[in-house]
This record gives sequence, structure tokens and C-alpha cells, in this order.
Amino acid sequence: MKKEKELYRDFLRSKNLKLTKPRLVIMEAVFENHEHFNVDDLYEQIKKKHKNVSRATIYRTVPLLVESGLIKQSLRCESKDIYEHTYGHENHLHFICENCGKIIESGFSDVANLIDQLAKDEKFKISEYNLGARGKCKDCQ
Amino acid sequence: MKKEKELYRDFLRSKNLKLTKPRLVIMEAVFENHEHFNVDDLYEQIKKKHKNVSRATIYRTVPLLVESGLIKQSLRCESKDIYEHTYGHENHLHFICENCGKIIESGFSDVANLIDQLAKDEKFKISEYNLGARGKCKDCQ
DNA sequence: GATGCAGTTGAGATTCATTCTCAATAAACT
DNA sequence: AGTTTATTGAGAATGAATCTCAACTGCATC
Ligand SMILES: [Mn+2]
Ligand SMILES: [Mn+2]
Ligand SMILES: [Zn+2]
Ligand SMILES: [Zn+2]
Repeated sequence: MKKEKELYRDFLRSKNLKLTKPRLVIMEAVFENHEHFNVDDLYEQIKKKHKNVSRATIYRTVPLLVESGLIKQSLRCESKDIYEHTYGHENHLHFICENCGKIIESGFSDVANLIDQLAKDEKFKISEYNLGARGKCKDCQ
Repeated sequence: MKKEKELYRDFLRSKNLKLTKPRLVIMEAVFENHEHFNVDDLYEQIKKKHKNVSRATIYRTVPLLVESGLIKQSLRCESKDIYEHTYGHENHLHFICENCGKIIESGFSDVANLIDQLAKDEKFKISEYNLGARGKCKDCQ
């Protein structure tokens, strides 16, 4: 079984939640592509494969995927919360173009090291970084 | 005249916008306290001083304040956009406690320098940094 | 300090992402 | 298979943010 499915199943079990068909379909869709996505993107992607799941269920499942550590919420874009699967991927930061909506990924570890130091100074325990910037991509300036 | 009012007036003039009473009331309210705020906070604050301004006008004015450089949008909190006046203040990043909601401010420039370099590599023009982390403050661990 | 014009306001309607409700259904365990 | 308990889908509800438009106001000009 794929590592992420195992992790998901164990996570659900640990919370007395059931590994249902919709929950599996959603999780698989999330790992099917490597783009950042919002709930509606996911809904359409799943619909295209004729494995329909309601929006309500996607809205309910995404927070579970976040809690399980498989995906992370990213900077919001066009008034919608966006996510990306992060399990098995390097941390990185996001540059979001305010004009065309494009998301550019960039390095992370140097920035994270610096912030870790600042957090340490404040005795703050980081659980999730929120790092990026808005602006104009090179095509939109 | 206060420096920020001057800057505001010049900004408005440069865009052929009028310095109206509501716009002035809102700007003054923003500089009256040093907390992070959302539109509703501002609305209530202004109402308390009996200088009522409609929510619609606040929603219309806040983006102008952002564009003028007097305030910045910060990390959103409880599904609402939050802001802080930044004119005359050092840039800083935010550590948000997931438990008690406290916002801790910390240094910035080293982190910004690093990110500036990464953005330069991508030919990305930053208009707004979005830097911080969620986690637990020292009192909540 | 009256006039004209373009930008502005407030109130309420509207949009739209997200959350909620609840009756019907499915997973998990014995 | 039967029992229990969580889950689902459809649509209603919520609420932050935006839009509409008739009445109003800042401001430049005379
Ligand atoms: Mn990413
Ligand atoms: Mn701050
Ligand atoms: Zn762009
Ligand atoms: Zn705390």
C-alpha cells in the first residue's frame, strides 16, 4: 500500500474515523497532481473521473488531510483557501502573482533557519510556517 | 499637519480622489491604536466616538490605505482579513499562537533580505511580504 | 460664496466561499 | 447478518466582502 494511504488510514483510525470511499477518492485526487488546489479544483478533478463526491464532503475532508500532515494550507488566492500536498516534498515558500494568479515556489531552508532562531528567542514553538510574498511575476510587470 | 495625514492627502490627490470626512475619520481611527484590526473592529471603534461611517465606506477605504502604504494586510484571523498600520513602524513578522490567539511580533529585515534575493532570482517584484508562523506561545506549551 | 462636475457616501441587495442540517447510507465490529 | 455509530449528499444558511444607485459633498472655477 502506498505510504500516504497507510498514513491516512492510521490517522483516521487513531481518531475513530472511518476510511470511506469518498475519503479515499479525495485523498487519491490530492496526490494525483502536483498543483496547488482549492476545493473547487478538487471537486472538478474528481468529477472528471466520474468518481463524484459532494462539495460538502470535500470541505469536510480537507481539514482532515491537513491534520494528518498529508497536505498543507497555503496562501489564499482569489478569496479562496488553497492547499497543496506536502507529504514527501521539501518545504518551500510561495510567491503569488496578484495579476495572473501564478504561484512560484522557491527555496526555504535558509529562511526557515532564520525564523527558527527568532522563534527560539521568543520561546515560541512553530507548528506551521507561513512564508511567502505577493507581487507581480516577471510576465506581469 | 501629521506626517501620515499629509502622505494620505497627497496619495489621494495623486489619484484624483477626494479627502472626505469619512476617509479622514477612518485614517485617524487606524492610527489611534496600535493593535491589529479587522473592518468590524474599525467600525466599532469609530462608532464609539460617534463619528459614524458605514461599513461599505470602510471596506472601500481600507484598500486605499494599503495602497498608500500607511497600513498593511496581515495574516487573516478567524476568517477575516486583518490589518495593522505600518507607517512609521519597523517591518516585522508575526508568530500567531494557535491556542490563545496572541500575536507576537519579531524581527524582519534579515528574513526580508533573504526573500528579496530569492524573489530577484525569479524576477518577481514583491509588493507585500507574508511572513510568519503558527504555533504555541511560551505560555501555552 | 454661488455654480457645476466628478467623485463619494450610506443602505440595502448581492455574491460566493464555507459551514451547517438532517434524513438516508455505509463502515466496522461481533 | 445485525447493531452501532460515523458519514454522506443536497440544499439551506451564514457571513465577509462587494456592488448598486440615488442623494450628497469636495473642490476647482468664476
Ligand atoms: Mn507549493
Ligand atoms: Mn504586527
Ligand atoms: Zn503574473
Ligand atoms: Zn498562547
